[in-house]
Amino acid sequence: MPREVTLRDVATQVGVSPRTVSRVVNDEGGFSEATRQKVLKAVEQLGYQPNMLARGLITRRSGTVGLVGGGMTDPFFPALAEGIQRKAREAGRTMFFASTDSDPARQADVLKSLWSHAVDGVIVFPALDTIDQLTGYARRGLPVVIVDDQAEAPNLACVSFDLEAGAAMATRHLLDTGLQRLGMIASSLSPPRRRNRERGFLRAMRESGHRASPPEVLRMLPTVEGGEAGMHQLLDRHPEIDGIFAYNDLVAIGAMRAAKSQGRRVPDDIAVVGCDDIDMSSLVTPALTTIRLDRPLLSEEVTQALHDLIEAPGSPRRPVMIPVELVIREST
Amino acid sequence: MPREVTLRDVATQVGVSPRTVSRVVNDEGGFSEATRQKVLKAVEQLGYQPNMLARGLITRRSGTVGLVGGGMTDPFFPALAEGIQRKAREAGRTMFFASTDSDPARQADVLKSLWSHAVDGVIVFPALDTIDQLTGYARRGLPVVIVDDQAEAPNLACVSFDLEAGAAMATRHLLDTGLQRLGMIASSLSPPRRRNRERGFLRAMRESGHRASPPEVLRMLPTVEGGEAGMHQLLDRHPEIDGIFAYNDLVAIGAMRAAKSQGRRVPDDIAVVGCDDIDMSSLVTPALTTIRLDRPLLSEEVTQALHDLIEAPGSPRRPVMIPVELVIREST
DNA sequence: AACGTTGGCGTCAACGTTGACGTAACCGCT
DNA sequence: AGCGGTTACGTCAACGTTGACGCCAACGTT
Repeated sequence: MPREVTLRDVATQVGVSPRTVSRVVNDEGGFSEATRQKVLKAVEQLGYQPNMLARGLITRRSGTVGLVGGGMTDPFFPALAEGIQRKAREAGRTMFFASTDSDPARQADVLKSLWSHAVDGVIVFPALDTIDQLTGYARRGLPVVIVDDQAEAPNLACVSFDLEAGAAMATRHLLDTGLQRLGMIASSLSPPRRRNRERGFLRAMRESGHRASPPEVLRMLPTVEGGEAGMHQLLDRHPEIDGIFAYNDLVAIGAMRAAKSQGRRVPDDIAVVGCDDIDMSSLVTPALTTIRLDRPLLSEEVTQALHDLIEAPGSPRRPVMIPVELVIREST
Repeated sequence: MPREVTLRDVATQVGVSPRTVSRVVNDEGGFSEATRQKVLKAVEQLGYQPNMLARGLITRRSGTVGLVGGGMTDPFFPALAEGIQRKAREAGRTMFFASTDSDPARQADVLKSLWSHAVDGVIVFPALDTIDQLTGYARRGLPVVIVDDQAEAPNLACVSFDLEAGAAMATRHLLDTGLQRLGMIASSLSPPRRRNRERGFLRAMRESGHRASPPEVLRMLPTVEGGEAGMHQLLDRHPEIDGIFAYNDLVAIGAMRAAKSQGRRVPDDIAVVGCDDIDMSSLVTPALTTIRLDRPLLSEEVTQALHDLIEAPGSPRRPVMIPVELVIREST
């Protein structure tokens, strides 16, 4: 098995010191054009690749970032992961990926492991109530970008979608079509602080002068199955419900299935609005009305924020809030 | 910013040498129970985490593996990525993720970068014709597991789904329902050697005694849009076609959309079979008949193969072929 | 009592790279 | 000629860890 090619190999081949090769490779300056040529030729010829472990050990920059999320089962996340990975690579960083299954303990493990690997920073879709965990790492010097939650700490930035506004928009849209009795299927994985979809929904209901019995909010797992179960429960308890705002598109799709299985037509008997605008949403029948989240923009903002934190540690970053948009299709 | 806690810090706190702390942390033996207790206590107290860069530099094991795939746009891949990541973590390894956009040049970049980061091995869903690239790395000493392609080299293993058999099964199923004129929408991203779905389709057609004009095989991008375009083309050229085998479920879903938009009912006027059994497939209407791929099993086999290659470099690994299964739903 | 063996630990060097610093050669200037 | 500055290198140590080896005390054996 051929040993790895090192600076020394290149150096002896060219007839200079390793330090000089290092200078050329990193383009530090302090070498003549002639040696530059020779070194680069030898680098090419021997197939030299810098060893990031050694480099990272001394520069304290490993050239890696971690992406920590709940999992890949919701198609919303992979699409984001891809965008973030692309941006990271453009910035010369390689991405670790780790999923937590939305379990705080696993998230702790994952962060420990990433810290061990000396990542330059992490992007986290936090599991349940783990803000303290994350601010802890940030205080220990790890740049952390939190998606869809708020916190203050050095080395920490937050980027969120404005889902409270989005939820309010969706709710107003439902009310505008003349519906009277709305319900919401929310997520059991969101801690109170992060229930901005619920807040938006309830706010819009209040503002619309809704004064019947308080609107029904159910919390289920944010999956198709959760949506199905939620819809069944909702229809059992309140058969008069004529509109649903779902936590995300998976839940909405599940809800539509449940409605159909009970013989209720969407949108004639009951309207459904989702959230996320995953690819599937335009393909199901009826096509789902939903809140579109600008994923490329989030990728951009998140990597930018992380980059800034890495380059200027501790500098304050104001939280970023990304506006969202309602896409009206056939389910309302 | 607090400096990282090192072996030395633990050592001085306990009053032993760093080497002893290292022995305890790695459970090498050669220490008394008393020191073990003291060391572990100090480790806990100081929050010591081994520095994988330093460790990897000397042991030549970084504790990382790379996952290289085309991208996250096909939901088939994320589901796999998650499984593989989970298995890798269970084996104590952290996963780098990198997507190639099915572009050989990008794949080359990505591999270079992973090599630089001293990954212990890589799992690759190869882009187009990149087997030589991959065997090159394998020969240089990098354990490589290739998914869905075949090659022979030291440090290289292959794991595939038996899609030729799957495609034949699907085709026979279509023929068994009495259909006469079948077409296939294949992928333009598969090099000839990897066109096993096409081979299975054509073989089943031949074996069935099909003797009309040769069945139509179109190659499109393996996306919903590709499937739509493919179906339109196929119906334009051969309006008599009554059954389609699609490269994957996305293509199949696109094909169904196109059929509907032309006023053809699925499955009454035209039947469609997909491949992969992504989550979406059971949710669209009509629910898609498709070839189910056992993703957990693939994750298992792939990580196992990589693990073996890492532990016993150069040892020969026979290629693994995973059987597949036809799931009959409503689209046929 | 002399001897080998073992357990428990320390010492030293090395992994591949870069930061800090040194130095010789050469330039232009007085 | 002497001086200061610059250019193009080289030297050395360090990052945090582990492999190789060495040492000493305690123990059992002859």
